[in-house]
Amino acid sequence: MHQEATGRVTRRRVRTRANLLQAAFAVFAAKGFGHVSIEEVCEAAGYSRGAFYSNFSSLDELFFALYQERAELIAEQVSGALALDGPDLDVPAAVDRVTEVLLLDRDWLLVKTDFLVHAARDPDVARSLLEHRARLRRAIADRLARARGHTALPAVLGDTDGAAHAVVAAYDGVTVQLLLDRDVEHARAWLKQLLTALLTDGSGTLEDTRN
Amino acid sequence: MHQEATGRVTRRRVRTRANLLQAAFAVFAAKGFGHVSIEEVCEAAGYSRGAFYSNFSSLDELFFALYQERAELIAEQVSGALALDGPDLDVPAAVDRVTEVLLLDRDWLLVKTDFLVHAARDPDVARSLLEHRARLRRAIADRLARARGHTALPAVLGDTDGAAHAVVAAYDGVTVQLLLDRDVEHARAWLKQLLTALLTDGSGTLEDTRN
DNA sequence: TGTATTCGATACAGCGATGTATCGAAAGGC
DNA sequence: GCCTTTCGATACATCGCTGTATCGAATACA
Repeated sequence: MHQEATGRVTRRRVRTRANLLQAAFAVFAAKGFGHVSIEEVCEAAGYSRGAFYSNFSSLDELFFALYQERAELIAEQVSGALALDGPDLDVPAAVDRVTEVLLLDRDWLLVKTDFLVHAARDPDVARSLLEHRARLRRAIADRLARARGHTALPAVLGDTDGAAHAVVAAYDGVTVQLLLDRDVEHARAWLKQLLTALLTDGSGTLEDTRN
Repeated sequence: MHQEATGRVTRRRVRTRANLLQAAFAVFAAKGFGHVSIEEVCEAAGYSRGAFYSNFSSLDELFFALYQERAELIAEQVSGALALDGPDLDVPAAVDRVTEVLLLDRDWLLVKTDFLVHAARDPDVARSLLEHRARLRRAIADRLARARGHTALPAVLGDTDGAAHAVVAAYDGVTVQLLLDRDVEHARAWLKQLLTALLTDGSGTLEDTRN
């Protein structure tokens, strides 16, 4: 029975938990949440079901914890990539770096999309996911605000917040394409192009990167 | 055992099949493919499992058939909306109509996303889905080509084909947001704004439609 | 209307996953 | 190093779902 009130936590407990989460990530990526049993996760991690129930009370709970953990990681990487250049610099360079981070790992996109599907049917989970997306947008909006004056944003999207919304939408859109055609390099190029189209004022032509 | 060689097909057979598909749509939308058993579908449709196995050989097969059917329907509606005005007319009006059709039914978006997740792990299914998307893009590209000269496209996206890609990406992006916040009207407005930003040359300001 | 055929309901065998209860073995405090 | 506490392996009971085989009823066709 998954302990609730935090009486003393052992080292091996945190190790076990981490191992279960890591194994779960691999299994979820491979088969998709919804086609994965508790037993499969345990087997992949090299534990028995006893270990699982000692750390989680359901697959859903594990999935949620897993998503939180990884999403936090990505968010930090993105923030890092955004903050990388000085107090203010050109948008295109930031776009390049962020694009690199966001489309790094197909497995993460798979799990992330599974989580989206999950959240779409559970308002509580959805709320949590929306908050995470809001944090990401804020980081982007702040970054865009810093760059204002250096590169002018097209007025059609409204303020920097609108532009951040558009960036996330573009990311989601390209993710879908990548999940289907599995061409990471192409997806990156296409995302860059899309972001450039959205964030710059229609000047400067780009090479064609489509199929 | 699901009959393969087409020996005489009865009327009630097609009725049964249609009922199963319709019930499956509702059940999939509510619980998500992956959390649905064959029995649940049968119960929802008012049939026994015998009927199911007489018409399909697996849940996957039913899901595929279901997606094909509905996707075809949507594709026709979109084509219709695109073709509606004369030989050539303004893009914004077409954007309005298409937006209306694409974000009509949350249930469909749910099932569609489930299918995406499914396709992302099965290359054969993915191929089929990519083809469907390609057909849709072609319809959009054709429409944009017809409007050329009336409304100039921004050069950043390349030709009309590139613009069509962008339209689909925007659609996918907005879909994600809609799945989470369940605000259809807002999603429609936001999609319109996004498409306008992508397809027009940065002139004309729009009202703010974000949260 | 009679008859051959198709369709779908029912019954059955069996598997795999779930959750719990129990107990031996690590881990940490002293 | 001892003793208490926590952790995780094992065993068990159970349930739901799957797929098949069989048979009566509905349907097509003459």
